[in-house]
Amino acid sequence: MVDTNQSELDRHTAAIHVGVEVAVFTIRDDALHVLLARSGAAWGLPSDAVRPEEALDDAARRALADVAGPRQVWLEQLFTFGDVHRVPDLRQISVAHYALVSADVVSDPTERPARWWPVSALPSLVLDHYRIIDYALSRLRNKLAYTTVGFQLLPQRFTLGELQRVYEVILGRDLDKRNFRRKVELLGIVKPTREQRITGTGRPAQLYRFVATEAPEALGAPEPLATTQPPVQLARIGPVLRRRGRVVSTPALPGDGVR
Amino acid sequence: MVDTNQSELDRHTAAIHVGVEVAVFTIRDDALHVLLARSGAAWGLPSDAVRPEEALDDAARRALADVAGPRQVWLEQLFTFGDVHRVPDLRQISVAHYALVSADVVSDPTERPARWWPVSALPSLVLDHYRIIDYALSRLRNKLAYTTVGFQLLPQRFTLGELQRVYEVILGRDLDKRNFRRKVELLGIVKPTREQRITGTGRPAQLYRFVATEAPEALGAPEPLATTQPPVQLARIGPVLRRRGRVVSTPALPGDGVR
DNA sequence: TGCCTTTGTGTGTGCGATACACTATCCTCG
DNA sequence: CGAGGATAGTGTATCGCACACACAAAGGCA
Repeated sequence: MVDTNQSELDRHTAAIHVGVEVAVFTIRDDALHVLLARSGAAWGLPSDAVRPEEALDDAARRALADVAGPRQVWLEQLFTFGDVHRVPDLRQISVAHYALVSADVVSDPTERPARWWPVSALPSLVLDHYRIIDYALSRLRNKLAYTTVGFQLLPQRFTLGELQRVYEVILGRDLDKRNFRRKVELLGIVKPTREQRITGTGRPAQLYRFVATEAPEALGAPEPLATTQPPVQLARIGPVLRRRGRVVSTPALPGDGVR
Repeated sequence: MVDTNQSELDRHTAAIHVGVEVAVFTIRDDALHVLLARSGAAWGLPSDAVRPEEALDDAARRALADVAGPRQVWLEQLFTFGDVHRVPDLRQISVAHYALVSADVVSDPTERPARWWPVSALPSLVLDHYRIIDYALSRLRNKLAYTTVGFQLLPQRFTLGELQRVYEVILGRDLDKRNFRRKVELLGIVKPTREQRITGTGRPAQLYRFVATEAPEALGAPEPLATTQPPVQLARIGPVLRRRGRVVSTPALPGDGVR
């Protein structure tokens, strides 16, 4: 495939390295956590170079192989950074992603020195990784309102209380139980199973499973180009139910303020 | 380009070409138009290779140099395509953008055989360019609701009628005049100038100019990573005013349906 | 001066988001 | 085995915003 324009193309692009970075989220102990890998003195998002015969999202999934299988994460492209001087002394382009994993399928990171950090208390991060996490969080919070991405953070069967906690943890505020349940009910996106119970204390809770609903009309935002399709799109859960509740999260940054 | 003795990074990335593609929109004759360049038998979005010492959005602006200066377009990154087989026989990564230009600053395309096409009647397009346009349009329609991007398609001074027409043309439906004006008024995003008039017929219209408002609370969606910052973000114009009106646009595709 | 064209203006209705408190059911421990 | 603690589960009233809708005002032109 030697094409006559080859040399010209090479001259323009051969020196550009392409990589991926991924902000993976999961929920642990009622708090949103993100996976970070040690990178010198600081910490950084899982990242990797894109291989010649590999799609971008495959590269992103590969960067997460440490904690979850490729089919166990929900992945979406965020933004591509192409600033000339982002990485000193190297012309690099980096495609940032974010991902969601249910806590019940993650394995503890083994290969590299990596660990889960609560987004409300992050360590020092390399490059602009704080900004990426921040951006991923806004995106996630927004999507929570008009899609069903939230279910990606739950196991197959879950209680409405757990579902509500997902929303609260991500949005950083308490939601009203009755309003939340009514809304979920009305959307018809969950279906009760026969099973009950779970926790050792208190009244047993009904277990539900997620059920894909046909988009109730041209609601919500189109999403033709997600790297992976969310199992369902277009079911509006938000504009959400407010309440004075505690003001939590919104990642507090360690060093100084980006943004 | 088989070079076995490269460093690891090079081996992984040296063969990947990086380019940009841009869907530029403007409004002509009360219809939304997109710029297309001839590409063989079909048409395609303006595109170009990214140069070694050039940021992505600079490359995108360069691809538009034909019709507008770099400072005259509002530009935002859309999505990065990294499919292995998107372009036959070439491993290429392409960063798609969309852009808005006010009709009063565009010059007619000269360099290449290119022209403006109404999005409601596009010709045959190469690759997945139809899909990119479609995606750009959804993004634009969404952003119209919670930002003030719409003003990018208008000159410095404009009438409320013109502003409304921008919204109608993009959303593809008629809006109610009174509701629209009340909303705009209430948002405080325009300010009347002393001037009036414009058209030769009918009652003269007040001329307004756009005025940046402080974000009225944590409304709307955060947008920390736009390639270019929109002059203002965070002023909600939509959830918009419906009306039975004609069902226009939503780009009708010539060949067969993508999506 | 009359007609055409475009600008500009106010009110009523309905739905959805929000606020809010008590009963039911299980477990555990004395 | 009864009491207390913990969590699950349930219904109503208010309010603001989106939407529908029609006529007067001001200029140009024949």
